[in-house]
Amino acid sequence: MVSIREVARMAGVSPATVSRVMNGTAKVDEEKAQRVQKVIQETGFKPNEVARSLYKKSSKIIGLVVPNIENPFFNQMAKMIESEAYDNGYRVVLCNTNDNTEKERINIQMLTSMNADGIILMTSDEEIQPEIEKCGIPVVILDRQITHSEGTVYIHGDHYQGGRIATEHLIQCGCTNIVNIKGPQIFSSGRARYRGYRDVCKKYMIEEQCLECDYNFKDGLLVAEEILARYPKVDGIIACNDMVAISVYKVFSRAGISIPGQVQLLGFDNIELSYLMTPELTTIAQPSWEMGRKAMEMIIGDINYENGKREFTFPVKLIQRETTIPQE
Amino acid sequence: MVSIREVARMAGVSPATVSRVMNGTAKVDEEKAQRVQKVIQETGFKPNEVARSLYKKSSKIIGLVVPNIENPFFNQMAKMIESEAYDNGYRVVLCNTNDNTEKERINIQMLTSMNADGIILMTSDEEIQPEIEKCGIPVVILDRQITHSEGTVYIHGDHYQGGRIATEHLIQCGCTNIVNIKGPQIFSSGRARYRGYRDVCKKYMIEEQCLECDYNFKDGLLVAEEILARYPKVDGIIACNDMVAISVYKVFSRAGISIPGQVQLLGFDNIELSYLMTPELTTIAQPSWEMGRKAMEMIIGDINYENGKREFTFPVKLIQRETTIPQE
DNA sequence: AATATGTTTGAAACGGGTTTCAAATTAAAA
DNA sequence: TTTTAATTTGAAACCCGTTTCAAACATATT
Repeated sequence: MVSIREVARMAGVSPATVSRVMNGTAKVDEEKAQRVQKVIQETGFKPNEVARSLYKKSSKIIGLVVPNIENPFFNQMAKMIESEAYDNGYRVVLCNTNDNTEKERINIQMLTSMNADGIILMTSDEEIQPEIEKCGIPVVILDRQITHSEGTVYIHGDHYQGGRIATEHLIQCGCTNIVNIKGPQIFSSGRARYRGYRDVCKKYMIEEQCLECDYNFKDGLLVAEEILARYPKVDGIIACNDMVAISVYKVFSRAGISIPGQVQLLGFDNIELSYLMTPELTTIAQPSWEMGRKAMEMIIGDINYENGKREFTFPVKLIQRETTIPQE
Repeated sequence: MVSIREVARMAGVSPATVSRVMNGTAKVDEEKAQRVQKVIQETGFKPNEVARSLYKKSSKIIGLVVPNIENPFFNQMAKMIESEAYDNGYRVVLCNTNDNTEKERINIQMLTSMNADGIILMTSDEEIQPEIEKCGIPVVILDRQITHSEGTVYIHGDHYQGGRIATEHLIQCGCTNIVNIKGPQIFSSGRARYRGYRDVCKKYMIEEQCLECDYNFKDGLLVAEEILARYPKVDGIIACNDMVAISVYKVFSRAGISIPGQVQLLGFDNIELSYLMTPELTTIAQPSWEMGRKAMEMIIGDINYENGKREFTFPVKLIQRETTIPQE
């Protein structure tokens, strides 16, 4: 691999001049520039990004820390962020924490010491706060929320409205016996959606019926069995996310209960799976594309922490598909 | 952010000594080592990975280039590779090419100039060959295959056997009218599976019935409609992958055809979706975990190109679930 | 006590692209 | 033509952790 000094020697100029030709940072004599270009062509010289970033203290790398890359919600988000980053000349380093705080901490340190230009966090452990504050690079917390800290940007969907819309929709579908599968209450999303549900129940004088469930398929299976046992009269289920809704569908259809015939069902997140499955799942969608864009924008555009907004709530919307049937 | 010189100054030693304490590369006087450790503790000093990698010419970064991170097969693989890499002290830079050769080329160049220690490619464009050869870092081609080139490692499942097993299984399930949805024949996986199917057809003197389909949901929908129209007597379908199998399921169940009652169905890849859906999909699985592991192993263990094996074919296996019913 | 052997240690060079600063060259003004 | 201003250019410093190499110190041998 040729270096800039090598190129300079071959073109009969100084390394500084080569650098200037490459980056257009200063005027260079046309004839010399030509020579440099020619040598670059011939040698296939590509500047060493590591050397560059050592001096510039910018690596053109964005760290994206997710709890689980296999989870469709996260990888969908990751794809958008990656694509947005790419278009702006940034690379994305994807880090998978597997819901492990220690791994999360190490990843943040690693990203810091590799001069990442920013970090997008989709995890939520409160303990990570100090790490964020001392890392000294822009951090955006996506989808989740922890205690606010100076210089951090929060981007998330309007989960409270999501909870309301879901509940209202099921009522509008004629359900009178709605069971709400709450998401983990340690997550802001879980709490906000629950509040939405609760407030709508109050509005219609409906009694709350809740269970709590982790955001994954396996736990969804368990909770679905529990509903089957404890709420025989259920006719509407709000699952805490699409994955859990899929579990519910499986358990209920195995038990011979038709969805949406006997029980109507809806989830959150609008993951790809929700329209791949048959019947297609009604769900509440976040504008994940816009959210990903905003996250990138907050990182690569100079974030003005002083005056700028630090929290962005994006509207959610109902995607009505086949697991619910609204009445006229 | 403190530097090693700062730490050295505070501890009253030279930067070299601090480096030695951190890395254990040489004996250091116990008392001095203590002082250094203490300063590191107090300042929270973390060595700058960029500077380190500039000298060492190793960044502890592995590049993983995939055509589409949203595709479950790839993100499942990515998760394994990431986790395996992490355990070995490596980070993964995930690059999404969106099936775009130009993006693929740029990504490889980028990874080269950021001193990546290796690249795992899950794309297959023949045009990329020269890029691979000149990048000068170990490259592993996963799941796909292009014209062999010196110093590249190939890892893939035994797609030919996969094709055979799938066809034999459907026959064993009593199907007499099997339609094979071939994968794109530009991919080695598509070609090998087709050969497997063809050979089994010959063995049982069955006439071939094929259509070709891209490895995605949308194209799957189209092809499924075509089967419905062209092969009314079909009673068994080999989909080129699970995603397409899911399309087939949707189209057929919409048309009132029961699976596996009237038509038996099977896919390839054993993506998460295949057991999430109801009914659960019979599929041919590759040992993706082992394959990911092997890919990492080939990169981080010194690859001995001279003597070592350069191609690894992993056995596949049938995962019989609910869309096929074997007869006694 | 003197020489030989072994161990610690820090100054300096290194990796490679970027930028500063002053020197050299060119253009413009007097 | 000379002086002044503007432009181009390269040497050297910089970023920061690592490693080499020789000096300094400690221990062992004769």
